[in-house]
Amino acid sequence: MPAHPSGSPQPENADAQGAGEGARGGSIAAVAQRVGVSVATVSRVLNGHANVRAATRERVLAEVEASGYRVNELARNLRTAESRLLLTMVPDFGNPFYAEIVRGIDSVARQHGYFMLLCDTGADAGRERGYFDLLRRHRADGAICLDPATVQQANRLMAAESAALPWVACCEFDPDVGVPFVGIDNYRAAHDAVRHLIARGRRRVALINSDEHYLYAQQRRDGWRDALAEAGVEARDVWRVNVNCLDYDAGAQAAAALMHLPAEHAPEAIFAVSDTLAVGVVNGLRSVGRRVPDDVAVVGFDDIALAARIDPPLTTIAQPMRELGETAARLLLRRLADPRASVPGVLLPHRLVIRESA
Amino acid sequence: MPAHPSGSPQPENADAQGAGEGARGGSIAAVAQRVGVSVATVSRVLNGHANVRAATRERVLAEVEASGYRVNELARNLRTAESRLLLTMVPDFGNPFYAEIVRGIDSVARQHGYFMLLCDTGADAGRERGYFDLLRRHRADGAICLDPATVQQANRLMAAESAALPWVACCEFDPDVGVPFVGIDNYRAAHDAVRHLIARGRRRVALINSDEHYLYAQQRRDGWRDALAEAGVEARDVWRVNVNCLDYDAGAQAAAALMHLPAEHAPEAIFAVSDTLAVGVVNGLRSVGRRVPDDVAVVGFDDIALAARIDPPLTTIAQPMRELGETAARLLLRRLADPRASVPGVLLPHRLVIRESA
DNA sequence: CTGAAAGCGCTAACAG
DNA sequence: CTGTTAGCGCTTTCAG
Repeated sequence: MPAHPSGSPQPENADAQGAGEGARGGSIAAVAQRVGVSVATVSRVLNGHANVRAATRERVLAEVEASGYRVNELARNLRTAESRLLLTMVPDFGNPFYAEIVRGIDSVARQHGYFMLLCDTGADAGRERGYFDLLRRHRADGAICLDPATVQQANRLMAAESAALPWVACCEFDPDVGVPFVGIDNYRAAHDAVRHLIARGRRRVALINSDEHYLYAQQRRDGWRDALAEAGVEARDVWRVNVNCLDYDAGAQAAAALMHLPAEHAPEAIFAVSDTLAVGVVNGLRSVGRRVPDDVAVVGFDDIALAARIDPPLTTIAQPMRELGETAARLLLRRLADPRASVPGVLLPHRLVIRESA
Repeated sequence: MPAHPSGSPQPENADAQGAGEGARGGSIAAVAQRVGVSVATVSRVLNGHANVRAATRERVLAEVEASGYRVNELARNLRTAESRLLLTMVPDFGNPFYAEIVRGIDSVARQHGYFMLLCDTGADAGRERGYFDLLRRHRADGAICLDPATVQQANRLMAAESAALPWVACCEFDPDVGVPFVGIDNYRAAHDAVRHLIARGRRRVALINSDEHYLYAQQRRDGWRDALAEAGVEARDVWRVNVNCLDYDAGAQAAAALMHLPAEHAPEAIFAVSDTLAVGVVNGLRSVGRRVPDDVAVVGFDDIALAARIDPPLTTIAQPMRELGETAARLLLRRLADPRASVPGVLLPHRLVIRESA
């Protein structure tokens, strides 16, 4: 890891572009000249290579310190052919679930000398291919994709090439396409949630799911369906509502809609595939006069910070968000370190957190 | 703006590093050779320069398309001496307030061909100087700082140099140091909040403020104090509590503490300087048996999405978060476009949003 | 309208 | 231990 000179506050004497000679400004050559050594030596000192005499090293360091010289990473990057940037694609970083994952990514990236390029794919959808082009154009060394839509696009549009690009899928993934991934066992998680509801005596369990175009949504639906079936309950279509957006309002609306079913079919419980949704569900239920959990039990998904703080505190499936991000970053880094190492897919454990809403 | 070839899915024939000749792989030279023109011509086509014969342009474009060539931005960046990256420093991007501002930044940055380097300063505090070094090392062309601690450090440590670096302050700022900024009038905003409480008949108004080391916190405190004074109420010290962290728990704790005051001094209202805090306050109040707003009125700050959705819906001071971010990015971009243009400080309007908590 | 050539600032062989 | 040198791949004068 390169030395990190802490510099003093003198302003650099650099002007606009350093268009002049090549000797004066802030270049490594200028430093070398002033110290009376070669650029190679300065470079070696800067990069912490061992083969420099202590005295020489000191002189270089002193000049660097005095002049406030900073390496130009643009040049270094071209030379070493790496940007030291990791691209993170997220559908919506206002969502606390993704925010926490992104934190995990950022933290391991930084530890390894990488910075994070953040792209909110929701900001301009349909640019899926464009994001991966950032890799091809060397703007980033690798990518982590948290956006299910983009993951699917990538798998579809680039079947052959996709697995060759240095990226990993996080949360949404297809084990069959050869792209490294990290996520949870969505089927089991949903199964666990519904089984808990059943254990609590609820049988008519509704599912508020996201777009079942996504694999994770399909898996959660299947978990829900099968858990119900194992209790001898048929998973009715009217109990299943799909939303395009996982926010509070969508949850409130969906809950209200569900409550319009004739009394004998009305759900006794609702399983929402995201906590933000579930919070909306709880509110929506309250606004149509239903009590939680007395009238309708609610289970969420993710275990964001807010989940424990709403009234009533939300029972939910916890995902290890931070670890999801950290693992994704580590997988990617491993792949960058050795492009032909086979990087595995990893499933992290989820956990049913029982609070008061169910 | 460079042309954006939409490419076809053929995998590139590139191998590891392109370590070979210089003619074959994915370089602009390779494309030039295959088409039978010079690299200059290819470059001109790629960058949309007008002075290329249509027929030549077509041939180049066809080859680019066929070969899946992508420009190497590492090289481009060195040559043009710009990274086309904007650094955003945020204390905590899990906080929905910052998340929304960051969205604003991202959106205008993208529109202008820049990407965003995101640094969560909370992740490793004390590195303030290091962040600005990213500018000196040409890792980013400019920076936007949303972190009050970092803004102050920068103003202090780099008094002379600071104003020379291409950065802008957002939300926390000191008009006197010559760094462009965007924010709101915190004094007036706090004043408005407290005046509203007074108009509602509350006189003992508590303030839950963040660290008054920050300018914005000082301004809000002054607004609170003066609004109280104008109503003939002395702003008592026991009504003022400072927290280090603006999250739910801090709010709940502070509220509980405030409710331990002897009945004749107990606040009839609480003004919390952030909605996340205010949500905690409402919960904390409820948990010690106080009703909102009947026993204690609550006003928050920011107007994050959650504010309207809690029970009771939160009265708050709305900040134009999105615009704050967009404006910050625009100011920065203007400064980059013309380094010696004098970029102004701008104050955006806030707004009192009256809901049910006060 | 097109080509040749000069670097951007740095790292990494390769020679001493 | 240190210096010389050759590019990384691109943009951009400067000449035709």
